[in-house]
Amino acid sequence: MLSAPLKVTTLNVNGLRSALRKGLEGWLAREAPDVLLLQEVRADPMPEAFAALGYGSAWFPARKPGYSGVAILSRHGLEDVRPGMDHPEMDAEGRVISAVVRGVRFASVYLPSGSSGPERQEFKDRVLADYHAWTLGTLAQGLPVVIGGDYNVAHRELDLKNWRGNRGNSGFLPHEREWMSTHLACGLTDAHRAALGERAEYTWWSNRGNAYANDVGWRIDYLLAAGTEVREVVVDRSARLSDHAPVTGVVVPAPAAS
Amino acid sequence: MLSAPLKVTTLNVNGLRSALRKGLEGWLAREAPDVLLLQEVRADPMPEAFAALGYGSAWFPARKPGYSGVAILSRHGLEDVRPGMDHPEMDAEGRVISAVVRGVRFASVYLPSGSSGPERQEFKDRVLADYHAWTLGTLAQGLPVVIGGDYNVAHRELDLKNWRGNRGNSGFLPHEREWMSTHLACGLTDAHRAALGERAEYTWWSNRGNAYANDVGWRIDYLLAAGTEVREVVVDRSARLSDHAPVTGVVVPAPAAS
DNA sequence: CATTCTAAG
DNA sequence: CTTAAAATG
Repeated sequence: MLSAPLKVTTLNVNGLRSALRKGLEGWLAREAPDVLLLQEVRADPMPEAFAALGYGSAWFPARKPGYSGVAILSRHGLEDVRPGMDHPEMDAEGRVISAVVRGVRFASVYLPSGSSGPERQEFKDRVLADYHAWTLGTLAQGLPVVIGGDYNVAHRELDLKNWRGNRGNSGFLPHEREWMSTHLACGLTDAHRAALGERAEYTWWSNRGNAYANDVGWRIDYLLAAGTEVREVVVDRSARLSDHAPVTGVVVPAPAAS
Repeated sequence: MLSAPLKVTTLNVNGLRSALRKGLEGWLAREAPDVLLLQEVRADPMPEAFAALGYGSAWFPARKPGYSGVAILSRHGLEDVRPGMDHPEMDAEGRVISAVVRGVRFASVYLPSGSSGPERQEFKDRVLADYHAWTLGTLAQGLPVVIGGDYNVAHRELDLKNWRGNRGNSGFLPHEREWMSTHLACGLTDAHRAALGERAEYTWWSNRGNAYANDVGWRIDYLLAAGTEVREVVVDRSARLSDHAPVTGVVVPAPAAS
Protein backbone atom coordinates (compact mmCIF):
# COMPACT_ATOMS: atom_id res chain seq x y z
CA MET A 1 0.00 0.00 0.00
CA LEU A 2 0.92 3.63 -0.30
CA SER A 3 3.52 4.61 2.28
CA ALA A 4 5.40 7.76 1.19
CA PRO A 5 3.67 10.40 -0.96
CA LEU A 6 3.99 10.02 -4.75
CA LYS A 7 4.40 12.97 -7.06
CA VAL A 8 2.35 12.47 -10.22
CA THR A 9 2.21 14.50 -13.44
CA THR A 10 -0.19 14.20 -16.33
CA LEU A 11 0.82 15.71 -19.66
CA ASN A 12 -0.50 15.65 -23.19
CA VAL A 13 2.80 15.88 -25.10
CA ASN A 14 1.26 16.31 -28.58
CA GLY A 15 4.09 14.20 -30.00
CA LEU A 16 6.64 12.85 -27.57
CA ARG A 17 9.54 13.59 -29.91
CA SER A 18 8.36 17.17 -30.20
CA ALA A 19 8.17 17.47 -26.40
CA LEU A 20 11.69 16.04 -26.11
CA ARG A 21 12.95 18.66 -28.57
CA LYS A 22 11.29 21.27 -26.38
CA GLY A 23 13.05 20.15 -23.23
CA LEU A 24 10.98 17.39 -21.66
CA GLU A 25 14.13 15.66 -20.43
CA GLY A 26 15.34 18.71 -18.51
CA TRP A 27 11.86 19.34 -17.17
CA LEU A 28 11.69 15.73 -15.92
CA ALA A 29 15.11 16.02 -14.29
CA ARG A 30 14.03 19.20 -12.48
CA GLU A 31 10.53 18.12 -11.46
CA ALA A 32 11.26 14.43 -10.98
CA PRO A 33 7.68 13.16 -10.64
CA ASP A 34 7.43 9.60 -9.34
CA VAL A 35 4.78 8.81 -11.90
CA LEU A 36 4.31 10.44 -15.30
CA LEU A 37 1.13 9.94 -17.31
CA LEU A 38 1.52 10.80 -20.98
CA GLN A 39 -1.09 11.29 -23.68
CA GLU A 40 -0.79 11.85 -27.45
CA VAL A 41 2.59 10.17 -27.60
CA ARG A 42 2.36 9.90 -31.41
CA ALA A 43 5.51 7.82 -31.58
CA ASP A 44 6.67 4.26 -31.17
CA PRO A 45 7.33 3.31 -27.55
CA MET A 46 10.73 4.46 -26.32
CA PRO A 47 11.30 2.67 -23.02
CA GLU A 48 15.10 2.85 -23.31
CA ALA A 49 15.17 6.63 -23.50
CA PHE A 50 13.27 6.88 -20.22
CA ALA A 51 15.03 3.96 -18.54
CA ALA A 52 18.17 6.08 -18.89
CA LEU A 53 16.37 8.73 -16.81
CA GLY A 54 15.40 6.26 -14.11
CA TYR A 55 11.87 5.47 -15.28
CA GLY A 56 10.25 2.17 -16.00
CA SER A 57 7.45 2.53 -18.52
CA ALA A 58 4.41 0.94 -20.09
CA TRP A 59 3.14 2.04 -23.49
CA PHE A 60 -0.05 1.69 -25.46
CA PRO A 61 0.37 3.11 -28.94
CA ALA A 62 -2.40 3.46 -31.52
CA ARG A 63 -2.39 1.11 -34.47
CA LYS A 64 -1.91 4.02 -36.84
CA PRO A 65 1.67 5.34 -36.66
CA GLY A 66 2.04 8.90 -35.45
CA TYR A 67 -1.46 9.00 -33.96
CA SER A 68 -2.64 9.18 -30.34
CA GLY A 69 -1.06 6.74 -27.86
CA VAL A 70 -0.66 6.80 -24.07
CA ALA A 71 2.04 5.77 -21.62
CA ILE A 72 2.82 5.48 -17.91
CA LEU A 73 6.30 6.10 -16.52
CA SER A 74 7.29 5.28 -12.97
CA ARG A 75 10.40 5.52 -10.84
CA HIS A 76 9.06 2.77 -8.58
CA GLY A 77 8.15 0.00 -10.97
CA LEU A 78 4.86 -0.86 -12.64
CA GLU A 79 2.68 -3.80 -11.69
CA ASP A 80 -0.40 -5.30 -13.30
CA VAL A 81 -0.11 -3.19 -16.44
CA ARG A 82 -3.41 -3.06 -18.33
CA PRO A 83 -3.29 -1.61 -21.83
CA GLY A 84 -6.70 -0.72 -23.23
CA MET A 85 -10.21 -1.08 -21.88
CA ASP A 86 -11.55 -4.05 -23.87
CA HIS A 87 -13.04 -1.78 -26.48
CA PRO A 88 -11.82 -2.59 -30.00
CA GLU A 89 -12.38 0.88 -31.48
CA MET A 90 -10.97 2.75 -28.51
CA ASP A 91 -8.06 0.38 -28.04
CA ALA A 92 -7.05 0.62 -31.72
CA GLU A 93 -6.39 4.27 -30.94
CA GLY A 94 -4.24 3.73 -27.82
CA ARG A 95 -6.25 5.83 -25.40
CA VAL A 96 -6.20 4.11 -22.00
CA ILE A 97 -3.50 2.34 -20.04
CA SER A 98 -3.26 1.66 -16.33
CA ALA A 99 -0.78 0.11 -13.93
CA VAL A 100 -0.24 -0.21 -10.20
CA VAL A 101 2.54 1.72 -8.45
CA ARG A 102 2.95 1.23 -4.69
CA GLY A 103 -0.56 -0.06 -4.32
CA VAL A 104 -2.23 2.73 -6.27
CA ARG A 105 -3.69 2.15 -9.74
CA PHE A 106 -2.66 4.94 -12.08
CA ALA A 107 -4.38 5.46 -15.42
CA SER A 108 -3.32 7.58 -18.37
CA VAL A 109 -6.33 8.49 -20.48
CA TYR A 110 -6.74 10.36 -23.75
CA LEU A 111 -10.41 10.76 -24.66
CA PRO A 112 -11.20 11.53 -28.31
CA SER A 113 -11.56 15.03 -29.66
CA GLY A 114 -14.83 15.69 -31.43
CA SER A 115 -13.72 18.87 -33.10
CA SER A 116 -12.74 17.43 -36.46
CA GLY A 117 -16.31 16.51 -37.46
CA PRO A 118 -19.64 14.87 -36.57
CA GLU A 119 -18.28 11.38 -37.11
CA ARG A 120 -15.61 11.88 -34.45
CA GLN A 121 -18.10 13.57 -32.15
CA GLU A 122 -20.36 10.52 -32.37
CA PHE A 123 -17.38 8.32 -31.63
CA LYS A 124 -16.49 10.51 -28.67
CA ASP A 125 -20.03 10.40 -27.30
CA ARG A 126 -20.11 6.61 -27.58
CA VAL A 127 -16.70 6.30 -25.98
CA LEU A 128 -17.54 8.57 -23.04
CA ALA A 129 -20.20 6.10 -21.89
CA ASP A 130 -17.96 3.06 -22.35
CA TYR A 131 -15.04 4.75 -20.65
CA HIS A 132 -17.20 5.68 -17.67
CA ALA A 133 -18.23 2.02 -17.37
CA TRP A 134 -14.55 1.00 -17.49
CA THR A 135 -13.81 3.50 -14.74
CA LEU A 136 -16.56 2.06 -12.51
CA GLY A 137 -15.12 -1.40 -13.04
CA THR A 138 -11.64 -0.18 -12.17
CA LEU A 139 -12.83 1.56 -9.01
CA ALA A 140 -14.68 -1.62 -8.00
CA GLN A 141 -11.40 -3.50 -7.78
CA GLY A 142 -10.77 -1.83 -4.43
CA LEU A 143 -7.37 -0.24 -4.98
CA PRO A 144 -6.94 3.53 -4.71
CA VAL A 145 -7.15 5.02 -8.22
CA VAL A 146 -5.50 8.10 -9.74
CA ILE A 147 -6.46 9.06 -13.28
CA GLY A 148 -4.48 11.58 -15.28
CA GLY A 149 -5.75 12.47 -18.66
CA ASP A 150 -6.78 14.74 -21.45
CA TYR A 151 -10.57 14.36 -21.42
CA ASN A 152 -11.22 16.88 -24.21
CA VAL A 153 -14.08 18.17 -22.05
CA ALA A 154 -14.21 21.37 -19.99
CA HIS A 155 -16.57 20.80 -17.09
CA ARG A 156 -17.81 24.19 -15.96
CA GLU A 157 -18.09 27.70 -17.31
CA LEU A 158 -15.00 28.77 -15.41
CA ASP A 159 -13.02 25.97 -17.05
CA LEU A 160 -12.56 27.89 -20.30
CA LYS A 161 -12.07 31.54 -21.17
CA ASN A 162 -14.94 32.01 -23.62
CA TRP A 163 -17.64 29.70 -22.42
CA ARG A 164 -20.42 31.69 -24.07
CA GLY A 165 -18.86 31.45 -27.49
CA ASN A 166 -18.14 27.75 -27.06
CA ARG A 167 -21.54 26.51 -25.92
CA GLY A 168 -22.02 24.87 -29.31
CA ASN A 169 -18.46 23.57 -29.74
CA SER A 170 -17.12 20.13 -29.06
CA GLY A 171 -15.50 20.02 -25.63
CA PHE A 172 -18.11 22.22 -24.01
CA LEU A 173 -21.35 20.73 -25.28
CA PRO A 174 -24.07 20.42 -22.62
CA HIS A 175 -24.16 16.63 -22.81
CA GLU A 176 -20.36 16.45 -22.47
CA ARG A 177 -20.47 18.61 -19.36
CA GLU A 178 -23.27 16.49 -17.92
CA TRP A 179 -21.26 13.38 -18.64
CA MET A 180 -18.37 14.88 -16.70
CA SER A 181 -20.65 15.58 -13.72
CA THR A 182 -21.87 11.99 -13.79
CA HIS A 183 -18.33 10.69 -14.15
CA LEU A 184 -17.18 12.64 -11.09
CA ALA A 185 -20.26 11.66 -9.10
CA CYS A 186 -19.15 8.04 -8.97
CA GLY A 187 -16.60 8.82 -6.27
CA LEU A 188 -13.83 10.50 -8.23
CA THR A 189 -12.49 13.83 -6.99
CA ASP A 190 -11.36 16.49 -9.45
CA ALA A 191 -8.17 17.22 -7.50
CA HIS A 192 -7.17 20.26 -9.54
CA ARG A 193 -10.56 21.89 -9.07
CA ALA A 194 -10.41 21.05 -5.35
CA ALA A 195 -7.06 22.84 -5.13
CA LEU A 196 -8.31 25.83 -7.14
CA GLY A 197 -11.54 26.57 -5.30
CA GLU A 198 -13.42 28.83 -7.73
CA ARG A 199 -10.33 30.17 -9.44
CA ALA A 200 -9.91 29.69 -13.20
CA GLU A 201 -6.79 27.95 -14.46
CA TYR A 202 -6.34 26.39 -17.88
CA THR A 203 -4.29 23.44 -19.08
CA TRP A 204 -4.55 23.81 -22.87
CA TRP A 205 -4.25 26.71 -25.28
CA SER A 206 -4.93 26.51 -29.00
CA ASN A 207 -1.94 27.00 -31.27
CA ARG A 208 -3.98 29.37 -33.40
CA GLY A 209 -3.94 33.09 -32.85
CA ASN A 210 -2.35 34.25 -29.62
CA ALA A 211 -4.30 31.98 -27.34
CA TYR A 212 -1.41 31.28 -24.99
CA ALA A 213 -0.23 34.88 -24.74
CA ASN A 214 -3.78 36.01 -23.97
CA ASP A 215 -4.44 33.00 -21.73
CA VAL A 216 -7.41 32.04 -23.86
CA GLY A 217 -7.38 28.46 -22.65
CA TRP A 218 -9.41 25.48 -21.56
CA ARG A 219 -9.10 23.18 -18.57
CA ILE A 220 -9.46 19.78 -20.23
CA ASP A 221 -6.63 17.88 -18.50
CA TYR A 222 -7.51 16.33 -15.17
CA LEU A 223 -6.05 14.62 -12.15
CA LEU A 224 -8.86 12.56 -10.62
CA ALA A 225 -8.66 10.46 -7.47
CA ALA A 226 -10.68 7.84 -5.63
CA GLY A 227 -9.68 6.03 -2.45
CA THR A 228 -6.75 8.40 -2.06
CA GLU A 229 -6.09 12.12 -2.23
CA VAL A 230 -4.10 14.20 -4.70
CA ARG A 231 -2.93 17.38 -2.97
CA GLU A 232 -1.02 20.49 -4.03
CA VAL A 233 -2.14 20.31 -7.63
CA VAL A 234 -0.32 22.82 -9.79
CA VAL A 235 -0.25 23.65 -13.49
CA ASP A 236 3.16 24.49 -14.97
CA ARG A 237 1.99 27.09 -17.44
CA SER A 238 5.55 28.09 -18.31
CA ALA A 239 6.78 24.62 -19.31
CA ARG A 240 5.76 24.96 -23.01
CA LEU A 241 6.46 21.33 -23.78
CA SER A 242 3.36 21.15 -25.96
CA ASP A 243 0.06 22.98 -26.36
CA HIS A 244 -0.91 21.46 -22.98
CA ALA A 245 0.62 22.26 -19.58
CA PRO A 246 1.79 19.55 -17.20
CA VAL A 247 -0.56 19.11 -14.23
CA THR A 248 1.21 17.84 -11.13
CA GLY A 249 -0.01 16.74 -7.70
CA VAL A 250 1.02 14.68 -4.70
CA VAL A 251 -0.74 11.40 -4.01
CA VAL A 252 -1.17 10.80 -0.28
CA PRO A 253 -3.08 8.06 1.58
CA ALA A 254 -6.76 8.74 2.01
CA PRO A 255 -7.57 10.08 5.47
CA ALA A 256 -8.64 7.12 7.61
CA ALA A 257 -12.40 7.03 8.04
CA SER A 258 -13.23 8.07 11.61
CA MET B 1 16.43 42.38 -80.85
CA LEU B 2 18.88 42.36 -78.02
CA SER B 3 20.34 45.81 -77.41
CA ALA B 4 21.70 46.10 -73.85
CA PRO B 5 23.06 43.04 -72.02
CA LEU B 6 20.59 41.02 -69.93
CA LYS B 7 21.52 39.47 -66.63
CA VAL B 8 19.96 36.01 -66.29
CA THR B 9 19.81 33.63 -63.34
CA THR B 10 18.66 30.03 -63.22
CA LEU B 11 17.72 28.55 -59.85
CA ASN B 12 16.10 25.38 -58.64
CA VAL B 13 14.32 26.73 -55.54
CA ASN B 14 13.17 23.32 -54.17
CA GLY B 15 9.94 24.98 -53.02
CA LEU B 16 9.50 28.65 -53.77
CA ARG B 17 7.99 29.35 -50.36
CA SER B 18 10.98 27.73 -48.71
CA ALA B 19 13.36 29.85 -50.81
CA LEU B 20 11.41 32.98 -49.85
CA ARG B 21 11.79 32.05 -46.17
CA LYS B 22 15.50 31.69 -46.79
CA GLY B 23 15.84 35.18 -48.24
CA LEU B 24 15.11 34.95 -51.97
CA GLU B 25 13.55 38.42 -51.91
CA GLY B 26 16.67 40.06 -50.49
CA TRP B 27 18.86 38.09 -52.86
CA LEU B 28 16.77 39.28 -55.82
CA ALA B 29 16.95 42.89 -54.63
CA ARG B 30 20.75 42.66 -54.38
CA GLU B 31 21.43 40.74 -57.59
CA ALA B 32 18.58 42.16 -59.65
CA PRO B 33 18.77 39.79 -62.63
CA ASP B 34 16.76 40.94 -65.63
CA VAL B 35 15.47 37.43 -66.16
CA LEU B 36 15.02 34.73 -63.52
CA LEU B 37 14.40 31.11 -64.48
CA LEU B 38 12.95 29.03 -61.66
CA GLN B 39 12.57 25.27 -61.30
CA GLU B 40 10.86 23.12 -58.66
CA VAL B 41 8.50 25.91 -57.65
CA ARG B 42 6.25 23.43 -55.77
CA ALA B 43 3.63 26.09 -55.15
CA ASP B 44 0.74 27.77 -56.89
CA PRO B 45 1.82 30.65 -59.13
CA MET B 46 2.45 33.86 -57.20
CA PRO B 47 2.70 36.61 -59.83
CA GLU B 48 1.60 39.35 -57.40
CA ALA B 49 4.46 38.72 -55.00
CA PHE B 50 6.99 39.21 -57.79
CA ALA B 51 5.13 42.05 -59.48
CA ALA B 52 5.73 43.94 -56.24
CA LEU B 53 9.46 43.41 -56.86
CA GLY B 54 9.28 44.70 -60.41
CA TYR B 55 9.01 41.37 -62.23
CA GLY B 56 6.47 40.17 -64.70
CA SER B 57 6.13 36.40 -64.65
CA ALA B 58 4.88 33.33 -66.44
CA TRP B 59 4.22 30.09 -64.57
CA PHE B 60 3.76 26.47 -65.47
CA PRO B 61 2.83 24.44 -62.40
CA ALA B 62 2.47 20.66 -62.29
CA ARG B 63 -1.00 19.21 -62.03
CA LYS B 64 -0.16 17.69 -58.66
CA PRO B 65 -0.02 20.39 -55.96
CA GLY B 66 3.34 20.86 -54.27
CA TYR B 67 5.21 19.04 -57.04
CA SER B 68 7.68 20.30 -59.66
CA GLY B 69 6.69 23.43 -61.63
CA VAL B 70 8.72 26.06 -63.51
CA ALA B 71 8.49 29.82 -64.01
CA ILE B 72 10.09 32.73 -65.85
CA LEU B 73 10.38 36.19 -64.30
CA SER B 74 11.41 39.27 -66.25
CA ARG B 75 11.91 42.94 -65.54
CA HIS B 76 11.37 43.71 -69.22
CA GLY B 77 8.13 41.98 -70.07
CA LEU B 78 7.44 38.53 -71.48
CA GLU B 79 6.27 37.88 -75.00
CA ASP B 80 5.06 34.72 -76.75
CA VAL B 81 4.91 32.69 -73.53
CA ARG B 82 4.90 28.96 -74.25
CA PRO B 83 4.08 26.69 -71.34
CA GLY B 84 4.96 23.05 -71.92
CA MET B 85 6.41 21.21 -74.89
CA ASP B 86 3.34 19.41 -76.32
CA HIS B 87 4.12 16.30 -74.33
CA PRO B 88 1.20 15.21 -72.13
CA GLU B 89 3.26 13.34 -69.52
CA MET B 90 5.98 15.96 -69.27
CA ASP B 91 3.56 18.88 -69.31
CA ALA B 92 1.44 17.35 -66.53
CA GLU B 93 4.54 17.78 -64.39
CA GLY B 94 5.23 21.44 -65.25
CA ARG B 95 8.79 21.05 -66.51
CA VAL B 96 9.29 23.44 -69.44
CA ILE B 97 8.23 27.01 -70.08
CA SER B 98 9.67 29.57 -72.47
CA ALA B 99 9.08 33.20 -73.36
CA VAL B 100 10.73 35.96 -75.36
CA VAL B 101 12.43 38.89 -73.62
CA ARG B 102 13.99 41.59 -75.79
CA GLY B 103 14.18 39.30 -78.77
CA VAL B 104 15.75 36.37 -76.94
CA ARG B 105 13.79 33.21 -76.16
CA PHE B 106 14.42 32.15 -72.58
CA ALA B 107 13.46 28.68 -71.34
CA SER B 108 13.21 27.38 -67.79
CA VAL B 109 13.60 23.61 -67.76
CA TYR B 110 13.39 21.00 -65.02
CA LEU B 111 14.24 17.54 -66.35
CA PRO B 112 13.03 14.57 -64.27
CA SER B 113 15.14 12.92 -61.61
CA GLY B 114 15.60 9.19 -62.08
CA SER B 115 16.88 8.52 -58.61
CA SER B 116 13.62 7.40 -57.02
CA GLY B 117 13.37 4.18 -59.03
CA PRO B 118 13.51 2.40 -62.41
CA GLU B 119 10.08 3.66 -63.43
CA ARG B 120 11.17 7.27 -63.11
CA GLN B 121 14.50 6.52 -64.81
CA GLU B 122 12.59 5.11 -67.81
CA PHE B 123 10.43 8.21 -67.84
CA LYS B 124 13.52 10.40 -67.68
CA ASP B 125 15.19 8.52 -70.56
CA ARG B 126 12.08 8.85 -72.71
CA VAL B 127 11.76 12.53 -71.85
CA LEU B 128 15.40 13.33 -72.62
CA ALA B 129 14.84 12.36 -76.26
CA ASP B 130 11.58 14.27 -76.53
CA TYR B 131 13.01 17.33 -74.83
CA HIS B 132 15.99 17.34 -77.21
CA ALA B 133 13.58 17.28 -80.14
CA TRP B 134 11.67 20.21 -78.61
CA THR B 135 14.95 22.09 -78.24
CA LEU B 136 15.80 21.55 -81.91
CA GLY B 137 12.39 22.88 -82.89
CA THR B 138 12.87 25.91 -80.68
CA LEU B 139 16.31 26.65 -82.10
CA ALA B 140 14.89 26.32 -85.61
CA GLN B 141 12.62 29.29 -84.99
CA GLY B 142 15.59 31.56 -85.53
CA LEU B 143 15.58 33.62 -82.35
CA PRO B 144 18.58 33.54 -80.02
CA VAL B 145 17.87 31.02 -77.25
CA VAL B 146 18.98 30.90 -73.61
CA ILE B 147 18.05 27.83 -71.58
CA GLY B 148 18.37 27.76 -67.82
CA GLY B 149 17.55 24.56 -66.07
CA ASP B 150 18.09 21.71 -63.72
CA TYR B 151 18.88 18.84 -66.12
CA ASN B 152 19.52 16.25 -63.40
CA VAL B 153 22.52 15.15 -65.47
CA ALA B 154 26.20 15.81 -64.79
CA HIS B 155 28.01 15.87 -68.10
CA ARG B 156 31.64 15.09 -67.43
CA GLU B 157 33.75 13.50 -64.72
CA LEU B 158 34.76 16.89 -63.41
CA ASP B 159 31.10 17.84 -63.05
CA LEU B 160 30.69 15.91 -59.79
CA LYS B 161 32.93 15.20 -56.82
CA ASN B 162 32.76 11.41 -56.80
CA TRP B 163 32.39 10.41 -60.40
CA ARG B 164 33.81 6.93 -59.84
CA GLY B 165 31.30 6.07 -57.16
CA ASN B 166 28.43 7.47 -59.21
CA ARG B 167 29.03 5.74 -62.52
CA GLY B 168 26.02 3.53 -61.87
CA ASN B 169 23.77 6.21 -60.38
CA SER B 170 21.06 8.20 -62.06
CA GLY B 171 22.37 11.57 -63.14
CA PHE B 172 25.75 10.22 -64.23
CA LEU B 173 24.79 7.14 -66.25
CA PRO B 174 26.79 6.73 -69.48
CA HIS B 175 23.72 7.12 -71.69
CA GLU B 176 22.68 10.30 -69.82
CA ARG B 177 26.14 11.78 -70.35
CA GLU B 178 26.06 10.83 -74.03
CA TRP B 179 22.64 12.42 -74.34
CA MET B 180 24.08 15.62 -72.88
CA SER B 181 26.89 15.57 -75.44
CA THR B 182 24.40 15.14 -78.27
CA HIS B 183 22.18 17.85 -76.84
CA LEU B 184 25.08 20.32 -76.74
CA ALA B 185 26.27 19.30 -80.20
CA CYS B 186 23.18 20.82 -81.82
CA GLY B 187 24.56 24.31 -81.42
CA LEU B 188 24.03 25.00 -77.73
CA THR B 189 26.95 26.28 -75.70
CA ASP B 190 27.36 25.25 -72.06
CA ALA B 191 28.12 28.80 -70.93
CA HIS B 192 29.10 27.87 -67.40
CA ARG B 193 31.59 25.27 -68.60
CA ALA B 194 32.94 27.80 -71.11
CA ALA B 195 33.55 30.26 -68.28
CA LEU B 196 35.13 27.59 -66.07
CA GLY B 197 37.65 26.11 -68.47
CA GLU B 198 38.61 22.83 -66.82
CA ARG B 199 37.85 23.97 -63.29
CA ALA B 200 35.28 22.05 -61.22
CA GLU B 201 32.33 23.95 -59.78
CA TYR B 202 29.11 22.44 -58.54
CA THR B 203 25.56 23.75 -58.45
CA TRP B 204 23.83 21.17 -56.24
CA TRP B 205 24.71 19.49 -52.96
CA SER B 206 22.69 16.71 -51.34
CA ASN B 207 21.02 17.58 -48.06
CA ARG B 208 22.31 14.33 -46.58
CA GLY B 209 25.52 14.13 -44.64
CA ASN B 210 27.75 17.16 -44.90
CA ALA B 211 27.74 17.38 -48.66
CA TYR B 212 27.66 21.18 -48.79
CA ALA B 213 30.32 21.69 -46.12
CA ASN B 214 32.60 19.23 -47.87
CA ASP B 215 31.66 20.55 -51.32
CA VAL B 216 30.56 17.08 -52.38
CA GLY B 217 28.38 18.41 -55.18
CA TRP B 218 27.21 17.95 -58.74
CA ARG B 219 26.98 20.38 -61.63
CA ILE B 220 23.49 19.60 -62.92
CA ASP B 221 22.15 23.14 -63.44
CA TYR B 222 23.01 24.75 -66.75
CA LEU B 223 22.92 27.98 -68.67
CA LEU B 224 22.93 27.06 -72.35
CA ALA B 225 22.96 29.49 -75.26
CA ALA B 226 22.49 29.44 -79.04
CA GLY B 227 22.56 32.43 -81.36
CA THR B 228 23.79 34.60 -78.52
CA GLU B 229 26.44 34.42 -75.81
CA VAL B 230 26.16 34.14 -72.05
CA ARG B 231 29.28 35.61 -70.45
CA GLU B 232 30.61 35.97 -66.90
CA VAL B 233 28.79 32.92 -65.61
CA VAL B 234 29.08 32.63 -61.85
CA VAL B 235 27.66 30.30 -59.22
CA ASP B 236 26.56 31.90 -55.95
CA ARG B 237 27.56 29.07 -53.65
CA SER B 238 26.87 31.15 -50.55
CA ALA B 239 23.24 32.03 -51.35
CA ARG B 240 21.78 28.93 -49.62
CA LEU B 241 18.31 29.54 -50.96
CA SER B 242 17.83 25.83 -51.60
CA ASP B 243 19.97 22.73 -52.14
CA HIS B 244 20.91 24.29 -55.51
CA ALA B 245 22.97 27.43 -56.10
CA PRO B 246 21.83 30.23 -58.42
CA VAL B 247 23.77 30.28 -61.71
CA THR B 248 24.00 33.74 -63.21
CA GLY B 249 25.37 35.08 -66.50
CA VAL B 250 25.11 38.03 -68.85
CA VAL B 251 23.40 37.59 -72.20
CA VAL B 252 25.11 39.63 -74.93
CA PRO B 253 24.52 39.71 -78.68
CA ALA B 254 26.34 37.01 -80.61
CA PRO B 255 29.50 38.28 -82.26
CA ALA B 256 28.62 39.21 -85.82
CA ALA B 257 29.76 36.54 -88.27
CA SER B 258 32.76 37.83 -90.21
C1' DC C 1 17.90 15.15 -45.15
C1' DA C 2 14.47 18.69 -46.74
C1' DT C 3 10.22 20.00 -48.92
C1' DT C 4 5.23 19.93 -49.33
C1' DC C 5 0.86 17.58 -48.66
C1' DT C 6 -2.47 15.28 -45.83
C1' DA C 7 -4.83 13.90 -41.66
C1' DA C 8 -5.67 15.10 -37.16
C1' DG C 9 -6.23 18.02 -33.35
C1' DC D 1 -1.05 26.87 -35.86
C1' DT D 2 1.25 22.39 -34.96
C1' DT D 3 2.45 17.50 -35.25
C1' DA D 4 3.70 13.42 -37.82
C1' DA D 5 3.80 10.64 -42.10
C1' DA D 6 3.84 10.04 -46.99
C1' DA D 7 5.74 11.01 -51.39
C1' DT D 8 9.39 12.90 -53.81
C1' DG D 9 13.82 14.29 -54.77
